[in-house]
Amino acid sequence: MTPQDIQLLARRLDRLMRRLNAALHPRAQAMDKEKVGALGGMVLMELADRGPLPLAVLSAEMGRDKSQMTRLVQMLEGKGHVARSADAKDRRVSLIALTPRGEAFVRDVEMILGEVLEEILSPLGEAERRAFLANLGKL
Amino acid sequence: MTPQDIQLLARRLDRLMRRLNAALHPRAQAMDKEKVGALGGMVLMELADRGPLPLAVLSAEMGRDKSQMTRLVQMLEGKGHVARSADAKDRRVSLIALTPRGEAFVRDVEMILGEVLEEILSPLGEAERRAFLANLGKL
DNA sequence: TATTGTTATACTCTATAACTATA
DNA sequence: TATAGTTATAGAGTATAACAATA
Repeated sequence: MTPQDIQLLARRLDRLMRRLNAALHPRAQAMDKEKVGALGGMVLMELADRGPLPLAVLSAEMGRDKSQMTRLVQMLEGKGHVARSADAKDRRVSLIALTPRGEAFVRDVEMILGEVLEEILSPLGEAERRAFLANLGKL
Repeated sequence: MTPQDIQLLARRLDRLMRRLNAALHPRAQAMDKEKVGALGGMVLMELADRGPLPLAVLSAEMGRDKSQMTRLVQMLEGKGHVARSADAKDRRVSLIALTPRGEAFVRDVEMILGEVLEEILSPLGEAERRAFLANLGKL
């Protein structure tokens, strides 16, 4: 890895993330209506994937502080995408689950994110995409 | 691309960027001393690579608003990494150039960023790294 | 009129620390 | 004592709009 490679890698990663953000913002009418943000969308997808989870698990999985997760969940709850229920075994934890409205919304999110990723990944062939995703998984 | 693939890709990209940030912050004593931030480091590398540039070019290349670039350059100027000179041909533009101090610092930045990327990329073999960088370049 | 760069302002994302209620 | 979650607050990073100087 030469200094040029290093700079290239940093720049390309930065650009990719900014392209993703830029593509999601204006395009995602359905997401913008709801204004859940990128992290909000990821939390909803995580819940769709794994079922009800405690807040501490969510914050660990997403790599964000639990205080941030508290506010995020409150926001999602306020918009009706998520509901909480007490955990019978440990009364400190409240389980966070998708509502039917949240389930419908998360399908929109996945569809829109899918279109945007499809567009961004379009320069790569099928094999290259798989290799890219696999390499990303190892990192 | 199934919904699972989409979610995976989003999550993995998010994690990679957060790992990069997390690895840079505490580790980079030399960078932390100067507190130029990630974007500041990238601007210095860009200047090291391409020589003096107008602010408008910098803001376009880095994909950030020019008002943000104004403040960033003022900060770098205050720390002595960068100096401005008037453009003889167009008196509206002021060219931004590395100072000798900035040149020395940018080598530190590249070294530290190199170590961090080396560590993060360590799960990939040489061929995989090249493929990853190449695929990133196509996006 | 259009463009370079500046200032002022506000909004989002994030981390830290102090707190509560349970365990 | 330790853990789950909350609140308050502060700091980055970013975008928008209004502006001055030059083209």
